Parts: sequence; structure tokens; C-alpha cells
Amino acid sequence: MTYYSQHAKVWVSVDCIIFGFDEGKLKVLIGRRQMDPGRGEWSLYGGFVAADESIDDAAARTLSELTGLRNLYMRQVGAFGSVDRDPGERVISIAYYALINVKDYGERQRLEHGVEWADVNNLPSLYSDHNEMIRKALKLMRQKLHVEPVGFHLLPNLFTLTQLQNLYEAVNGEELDKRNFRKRIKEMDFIEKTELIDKTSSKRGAFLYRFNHRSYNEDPNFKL
Amino acid sequence: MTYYSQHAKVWVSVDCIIFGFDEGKLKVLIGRRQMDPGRGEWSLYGGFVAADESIDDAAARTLSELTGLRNLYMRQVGAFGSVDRDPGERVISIAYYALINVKDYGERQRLEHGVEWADVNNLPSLYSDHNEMIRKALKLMRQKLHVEPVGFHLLPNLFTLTQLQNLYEAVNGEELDKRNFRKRIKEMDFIEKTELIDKTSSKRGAFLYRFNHRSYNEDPNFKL
DNA sequence: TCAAAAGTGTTAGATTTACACCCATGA
DNA sequence: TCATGGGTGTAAATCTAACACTTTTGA
Repeated sequence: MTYYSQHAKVWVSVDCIIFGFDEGKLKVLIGRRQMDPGRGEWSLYGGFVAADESIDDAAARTLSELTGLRNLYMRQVGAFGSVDRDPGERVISIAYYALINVKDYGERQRLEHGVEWADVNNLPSLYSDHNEMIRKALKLMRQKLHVEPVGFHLLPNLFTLTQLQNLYEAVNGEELDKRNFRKRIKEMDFIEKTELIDKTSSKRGAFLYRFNHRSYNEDPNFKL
Repeated sequence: MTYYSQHAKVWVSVDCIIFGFDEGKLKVLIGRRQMDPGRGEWSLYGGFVAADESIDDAAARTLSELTGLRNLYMRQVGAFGSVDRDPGERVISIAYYALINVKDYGERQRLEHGVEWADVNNLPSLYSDHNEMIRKALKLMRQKLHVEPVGFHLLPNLFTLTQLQNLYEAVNGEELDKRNFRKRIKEMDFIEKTELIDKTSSKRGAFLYRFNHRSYNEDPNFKL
């Protein structure tokens, strides 16, 4: 009997909190659970960690299973391990959140997995501790957003300043002053104005901006 | 075959990063690993999660095994799950950090478990991914310290303002202005001045202060 | 021509930072 | 008496927050 074998093994899963920004609201992907226990309940999308993959790899695999996308921005939320959090068996789950541009997520894949975008401020009651996972993910994501330029993962490559501001307002749940917001943006050289104009949301049109990763790495000063 | 049983089970452990503040430095408890693989290497203190205990309970149990103390301030750092992080078997580990007042930790227990206080700024190379765990714990703890009154867990119940300032300087790794620091403290009514005087570190003596939990809960405004 | 979103500067107030000397005491 | 750590206030600089009008254009 080895040192290890006197201890119990458990199942370990990953659960994905996928944030998207649409219609001026922060959303999260949820679906109806396909298996027992809890079949039919609203739930996050998850999967088990295999014997030969890291937990980060398991999360990335699960994310790409659901979205068809790779190399998503993804961060660990933490481990959830109440004894009876899963009504079937003892399963410890590690939550991850990911940020995607909703436009990159096709309707086809969405329907295939039967998931929906739900407003984070108006969520139904979810399976097990999934509401708690989302709460914690949101808290972490919010903090990160002020300190690192990660919000861009929720937007198209080209975006207007109004879109960017709306994103920050949706995540913080409070309005921002337009002039003060734009003043700050102007100080960050890695948020580049292009000559392109977006006319989808106004007659006049708004300049499109782009986040320049390279130039951010040269002078990573971000604060919003 | 149930839905669960087609997946692999793994061992799950907890590792404890125990911070203490002594001799003006932030320290962490490390010991020589007692078992194979890695016997003799510097390591955090850890333990396995049992089938019938939550991960938080496992961490609390492990902490109390090592220190003899209960109800320590403790927070999860996150899950560490590279496939080969443990050279023996697949083990996913969940790191927790705890804050203790070094005076509460007797020499007896310390010697019994053969652990030592190591300066966080001068750590040896540790077993597996334990250095990374400490790095992440320190980052989280640092953030927390600015926003919640948790530093008091690293001090005796009664402390001088110089001690408190030294603690913040040690954690941040930078000096603070004495007058500005004390000005801020004065604004926080839950940091109460007592009539007691500590003469251990100066001839004149310094007033002892106390953190009042109750009054903090009434008006929880903390920022340092 | 008008409704709707884009764009643009200034100022008062609040916060932060820098800074130097006297005090009390034990050795 | 002197060396050591304890204790205190002010002013300049910076940052933050509040605020309103003009522009463009398609319908």
C-alpha cells in the first residue's frame, strides 16, 4: 500500500462560465442539463478532467467543445468542493470563466448544444452551486477589467468608444461620464483610432477603434 | 455503468500557505517533506481531501493539524492541476493561505512538525509547484490587505501603529510615510486606541491599538 | 427639419503626497 | 545628556467628478 493509496480518489470536473456582451448587457451561457442527476435544470456547461490532462487543458477542451473556439481568454475562478454539491456522487469542480465575442459564437453551435445567453443580472436558479460560481467569476472578472485590458475579448476587433463604454457600464452596473471615459481612453496609446466608421448605431457614424496588443506590451498602463 | 463511472478519479489534496509576521518580515511556514516522492525537499504542509469532507474542511483540518489552532483566517488560492505536478501520482491540489499571529504558534508544535518560518522574499526552491502556490497566495493576500482589514490576523490583539505600519511595509515591499499612514488610521473608528502602552520597542513607549470587529461591521470602510 | 448618437474642455473639489520637528524615556 | 523610537500638521500637486453644447446625417 503506497502513501497515496490509503486516501480516497474523487471525480474532478470543470465548469465554464462563458461571458458575452450583447444588447448592452453582460450575458452568460447556460443550458438545460442533459444528464441525471439534475436533468433539465439550468446549468453551466462542464466536463470531467481526464487522467492525462491538466485542469487548464480540461477547461480549454470543454470550452472548445461548446463553442468551437480555441485560445479563448480564460481564467480559473476556484475549486468548489462541498461534499454534497453534486447530488449524485462526490465531485469536486473547478470553475473557469472565459470571455468571448458573441459574434464569434454561431447560432448553429448554440442550438446544437441547446445553450442560451442569459443576462447575468437576471439569472434563473441553476443546478448545484453554479449560481455561486457565476457570482465569484463575475467578481473576479470585474476586478480584472479595471486593471487589465481584458474587456476587448468581449468585443469585436473593431469597436466604437460607445460600445466600450457600454461594456464597462454593463459590467459595473453603473453609468459612466462620457467625456471622462473618453479622456482616459485617449491617454492609452494602445487603444488605436482607425479611419473606419461604423454606421450601424447612428446616422452620423462613429470611429472604430482597435486594441493593439503589441503596443500594450511595450507600455502596459491600463486603468479604467 | 453510470454517467460518472466512465471518467477517471484522481487524488485531491490541499496545501497550506501559512503567513506570519515576525522581525519586521513576512514569513511562511515550510518544512522538509517526510514522504516519498520528494522526501527531504522543502515543501508546504498539506494533506489529502477525504471522501466525506469538503475541501474547505480539509484545509481547516490540515491547518489545525499543523498549528493546533482553529478558526484561522483562511482563503482559497486556487486549484493546481498539471498532470505531472506530483512526481508520484496524479494529484490535483487546492492551495489555501492562512494568516496567523506567530506568537500563537508555539515552538513545541513548530519543532514537532519540523517546520520553519521562511522569509517570503528569500525562499528556497520548494517541492513541485509550491513556489508558484506561494506566489499566487501572496498576490491575493496583498490585494486583500488593501481592501479588507485582514492584516490584524497577523498581529497580536493589541498592537502599536508602528507594528501595523511595518506589517504593511513588509507585505507591499515599500516604505510608507508615517504621518500619512497614521492619518488614515485615525479615520477608521474601528481601530481603537487603548490606554495601554507598549514599552518593548522604545523607551518612551507606544500606545496599543485594537481592532474592533463589531464596530467594523457597523461601518465597514477600509482602505490602506 | 428634426431626432439621435458622436464628439469635445474646463473647473471646483477631493485626495494624495511630500516634508521636519518636538517629545518622553532609559541607559 | 543623548540616542531612540513615538507622535504630530500643513501646503502643493495630482486626480476625480461634474457639467452642456455642437456636429453630422438619414429619415
